[in-house]
Amino acid sequence: MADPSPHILIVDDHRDIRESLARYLTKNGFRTTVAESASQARQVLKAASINLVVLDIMMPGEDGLSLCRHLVETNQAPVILLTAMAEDTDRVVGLEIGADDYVTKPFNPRELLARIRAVLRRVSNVPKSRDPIDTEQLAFEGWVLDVNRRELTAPDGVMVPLSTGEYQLLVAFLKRPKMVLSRDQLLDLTSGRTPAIFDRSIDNQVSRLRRKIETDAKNPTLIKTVWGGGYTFTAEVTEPDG
Amino acid sequence: MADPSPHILIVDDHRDIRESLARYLTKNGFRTTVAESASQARQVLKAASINLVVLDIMMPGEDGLSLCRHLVETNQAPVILLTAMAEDTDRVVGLEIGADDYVTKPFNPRELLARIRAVLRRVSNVPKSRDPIDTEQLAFEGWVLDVNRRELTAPDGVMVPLSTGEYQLLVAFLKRPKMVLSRDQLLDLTSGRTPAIFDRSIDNQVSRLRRKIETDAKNPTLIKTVWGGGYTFTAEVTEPDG
DNA sequence: AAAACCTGTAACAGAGTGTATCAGCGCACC
DNA sequence: GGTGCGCTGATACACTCTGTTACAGGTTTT
Repeated sequence: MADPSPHILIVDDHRDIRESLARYLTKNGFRTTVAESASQARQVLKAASINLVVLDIMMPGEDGLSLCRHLVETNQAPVILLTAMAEDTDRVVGLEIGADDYVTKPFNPRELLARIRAVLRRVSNVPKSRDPIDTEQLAFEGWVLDVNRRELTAPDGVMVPLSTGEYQLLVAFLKRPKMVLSRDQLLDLTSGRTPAIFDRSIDNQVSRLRRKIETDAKNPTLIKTVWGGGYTFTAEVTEPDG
Repeated sequence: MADPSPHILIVDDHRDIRESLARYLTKNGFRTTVAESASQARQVLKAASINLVVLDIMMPGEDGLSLCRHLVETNQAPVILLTAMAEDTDRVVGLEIGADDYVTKPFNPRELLARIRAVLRRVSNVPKSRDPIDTEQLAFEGWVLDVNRRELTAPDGVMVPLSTGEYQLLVAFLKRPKMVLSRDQLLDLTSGRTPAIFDRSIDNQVSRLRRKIETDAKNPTLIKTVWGGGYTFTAEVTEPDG
C-alpha cells in the first residue's frame, strides 16, 4: 500500500461549511470524513485512521476545545482549529492546549489548504519530536519500553510484546507516574470511550498488563490499586536515550 | 497525600498564558505557582522552594532577562525563557546569560513540557521537599515504609502490604509523630469524610493497623491510645535516604 | 458501688476489586 | 471469501476492604 492520500476529519456543526470544505479538500486530493458534533467525531476517530482533524471551536454539545485537548493528550492526530472570531484568547488557549494551527472564520479555503499541508509536512517530517512519549524509549525499574515496536524488554532481557490496549494503558500510566488515575480517566486516555456504568474493561486491561509486567501478580509493585480511587503507576520513569 | 513532583514557577504578564500553562503543567504532574511580574516572582522564590522557572522575557517593570541573570548568578533555579519572537538576539543573549533553555511564542505546550523535563533531568538536583512524607521512604523503630509502593518492611525483613486505608492512616500518624490526634482529625486526614456521630471507623482502622505493625496488639507500643482524646504515634520517624 | 462513658474488636454487610471464562470482532492468511 | 487466531469487552464469582453494629470489657464520674 503506497502512501494513500491523507485522511482529514472535518468537525463543524454548520452543514454548509462541512460539506463545501469536504468537497474542496476532496478535489485537492484528500480523503475526507465529516462530523457534525464532537461525539460524532469521536465515533469516527475510533473507526477510521485519521491523519488530521479540522475542528470548529464553537459547537453545541461538547466543546471543540475539549475534543482538541483529548486528541492532543491521546496523541491521536494533529488538529487545526477553526475559530469564529479573531480572538486572541481562543488562539492562545488553542495553541496552549496543543492544537497545531488555527484559522479564523471566515477563512480562505486556499489558506486552510496550505496550513493543512504545512501541518502534515511538519508532523511527517518530525513525527518523533512531539512528545517525550513519542521518542525512542522509556524505562522504569530496569524495563525498557520500545515505543515504536510496542514491546517491552524485562530486566532479565526477555521481550514482552504488548497488545494495543495494553500499550495504551501503559503509556497512560507512564505519562502520569505516581498520580492516581480513576477508571474513567484511564478509559478516556486509552480509548476515548464514554464510561458505562458497569464498565470493568479497565480492570481487565490492568489485570492483563499486570500479568505481563509484574513479577508477582498477587502483590503488584508497579501498578498499585487505590481502593475506591483507581490505579497508580509507582515506578520512576526515565528516558535512557534522552 | 504524597506529592514529590517538581515545583514550577511561571512568570508572565499575560493572564491567559500564565493560567492555561499552569493548568497544563499541573495536569502533567507538576506543582505550579504563577507570578505576573519579576518582583512578584522574587517574592515567591523567597517563600517557596522552586525547582524551575518558566520566564517571559518581555514584561513591564523589571525585565525577564534581568531576573534570569539574578537567578543564574545566585544559583537558585534553572530557567526556561519565553521569547515573544523568534529573535536570534534574544536567544543568544538569554543563553549567554545562563538560561537553561528557551522557547519561542507561540509555543506548543508539549514542547515546553518536554524541555522542562529535559532541564530537570539535566540538573537532576530536584531536591526532595522538606515535608518528610514527600521522600521515598520513612523509617521508625526498624520499620521501613516505602511510600511509593505503599508497603512496610518489618525489622525482621518481613514485608507487610497495607490497604489504602491503613496506608493513609499510617501516613497521617507519621506526618505528626508524638501528637495526639482526635478521631475527627484522623478521619479528615485519611478520607476527608465528615465525622458521623457514632463513627467508629477510625477505631477499626487503628485496630487493623495495630494488628499489622504491633508485635503485641494487646500492649501497643507504636500507636498509643489517649483516653478521651484520640491516638498518638510514639516512635521517632526518620528518613533513611536523606 | 452504680451509672455513664470510652475503647477494642469480632461479626457482618455492602461495595469494590481480581480474574477466569466466553463471545464477538477484526485481521491476517490462505 | 472463508478460516483461524488474537484481542477486547461483558459477565460471573470469589475475595478484599471498610464502615456499622454489638458487646465485652475498662475507666471515670457521681
